[in-house]
Amino acid sequence: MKHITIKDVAKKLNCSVSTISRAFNDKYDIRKETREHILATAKEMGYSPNPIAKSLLKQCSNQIGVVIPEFINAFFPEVIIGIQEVLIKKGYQVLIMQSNESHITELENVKTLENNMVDGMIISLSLGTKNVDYYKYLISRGFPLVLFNRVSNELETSKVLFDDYKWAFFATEHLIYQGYVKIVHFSGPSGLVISQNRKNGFLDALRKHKIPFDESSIIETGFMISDGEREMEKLINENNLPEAILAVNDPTAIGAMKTLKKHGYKVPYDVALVGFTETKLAELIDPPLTSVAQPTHEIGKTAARLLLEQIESNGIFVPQTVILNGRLNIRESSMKLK
Amino acid sequence: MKHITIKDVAKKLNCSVSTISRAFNDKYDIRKETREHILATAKEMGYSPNPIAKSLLKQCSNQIGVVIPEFINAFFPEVIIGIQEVLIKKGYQVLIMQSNESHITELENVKTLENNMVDGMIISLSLGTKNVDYYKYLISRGFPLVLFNRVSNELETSKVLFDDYKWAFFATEHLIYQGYVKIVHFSGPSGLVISQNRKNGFLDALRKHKIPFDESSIIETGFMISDGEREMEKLINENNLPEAILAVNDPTAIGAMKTLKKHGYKVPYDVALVGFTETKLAELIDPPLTSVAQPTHEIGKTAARLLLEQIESNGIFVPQTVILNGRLNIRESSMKLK
DNA sequence: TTGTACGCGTTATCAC
DNA sequence: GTGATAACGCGTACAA
Repeated sequence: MKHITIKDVAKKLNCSVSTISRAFNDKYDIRKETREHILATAKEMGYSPNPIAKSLLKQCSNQIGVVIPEFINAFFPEVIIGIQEVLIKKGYQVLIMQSNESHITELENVKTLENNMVDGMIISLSLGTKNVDYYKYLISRGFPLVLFNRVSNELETSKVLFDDYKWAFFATEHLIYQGYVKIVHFSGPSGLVISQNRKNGFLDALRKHKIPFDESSIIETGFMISDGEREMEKLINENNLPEAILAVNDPTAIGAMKTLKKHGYKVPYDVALVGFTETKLAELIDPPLTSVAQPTHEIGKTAARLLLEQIESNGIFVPQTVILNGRLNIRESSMKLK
Repeated sequence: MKHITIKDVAKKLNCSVSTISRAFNDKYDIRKETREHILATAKEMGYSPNPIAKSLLKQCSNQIGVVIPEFINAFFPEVIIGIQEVLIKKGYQVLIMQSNESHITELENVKTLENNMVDGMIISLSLGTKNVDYYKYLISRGFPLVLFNRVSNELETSKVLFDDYKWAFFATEHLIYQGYVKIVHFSGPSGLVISQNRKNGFLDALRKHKIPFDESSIIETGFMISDGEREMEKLINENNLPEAILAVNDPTAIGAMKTLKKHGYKVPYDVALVGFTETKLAELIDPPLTSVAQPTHEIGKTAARLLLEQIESNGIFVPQTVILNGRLNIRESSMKLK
């Protein structure tokens, strides 16, 4: 399992390593025939320059690291497709690591990537991440970093965001316009900015339309189907069904729907549902789920572009925050049907 | 953006780099106090040994590369969770790359990972991969390699498989036992072993039960929802509806279901459906989809274990093929209801 | 046009 | 117990 190195090629061709190097880098003067001969022999021998050594020398790697919390839900994979689309064209390789919603794993991933000398990172913070000191440190050293979706207000770096407040507001208004009054929000983990924004959008919509609410109108939950199931189960047991629910994302909405169905309740007749961060599931389930669609692909592409700008800027760089637009796809689950 | 190196620490502490190295590697004689002092200062300075340099020297990296064709469908992400579970415990980092079903991207990914000196790779071949010469080359050099799901019979390396033939056979028998006779198979791309195995399972079940079939019983399609939609649309236009369809995977089954619904047909009354490689979707859609469930998590864990065995074997290693078991989850979409 | 020699950050081997 | 140095594979300034 020995790597073929530049030396092997040099030895075989009876020339110096620098000549080989020059042939590959095509920058300095070198006789055309020599070059072609070298390239041919090298190819035949299965040689290609070792990027590890190159990274060590150049202190950069043409690699970009991506760290995401999970990829069970379709959101992150779709963002990554967008990221890759932009970066691969520019000659970068994309290394993906997942933190599994753990702060510790996330930090290890970041350090691994840093040690691999990636030229920059695109990150979405894990649920467990409260402490962002290491990111502050990276930013202070000028390390190119772009955050998306799960960001921290403490970090001054480029960000790609979705206007969670606005779309939660619209989604809630949609329920209000349908005539629902007793509306509950399944909110995400309170530590996350996206959860807070969606919650505030929800509350402000209620306020605007003078819909009464109290602390029981907000039920904090997670991001998974099981979280929606659990909370719905509780509501059913307490015999305290709302008329409508705005869920923090599709999986929790779907969990709620499953549980409602299991107990014989009909969506939207007994309880109307709206999801968020639409996935393919939304239009496939029965009834089809009203949901806020995020431009996942575009989020990825934008994040990649912001990162490239920073990498190419050589230090004189002002972080930008890009807020992307979405849409509310209205389907049967939230309609007022009798 | 300058990395703090061992030299910086040595300079600060007025000692040699070897002493610092020793303090970190804790292998050679070194005074306890010296060691602790060094470690403390290093931490304070934010120094940690550069794994790139270490990789260059040791010719290995404690990193494992994973290359998958896509992660839009939930199958691959779930496998990766299993892979990580095993490898992280053993101190390996997992680098994930996706080929986007392209042979060229896949090959680039593999070479990138190889150049990063990963200690081994776990790969599922892309749709586009017909030529496996590079893998043959890697294997011939003793590079640790494990394939799963999308494998090639030409490659002599460890593999983790699912008994596609058997479960396609069972799934088809299930349809036959329900009383369906005119059964069609939406098969996967014919270049893939899994497609062939599922197709053969399907055909042999028909043969066993003396169900007539001809070339129109097999319709070659892709792996995406859109593929199922397209083929179903054709069947409807040709006014040539089968009684039941065994789809090569859930997305194609779901695509077929969508199209049937759109045209006002009822599943399973007009056409019964069975999927394969069950995803969460299966039980969420309406009607719930009968599907063959694969042990995704276990596939990942097994692949990781086989890879570790090979890495730790130091060359004297016989490739193993592990075939994992699944189950047929019978739901409404395939029942004979009147 | 080509070769020599150094440095990137480590660790291992040898002296001391 | 500690320091000097070669080596890993490469790119490049400088010498030839």
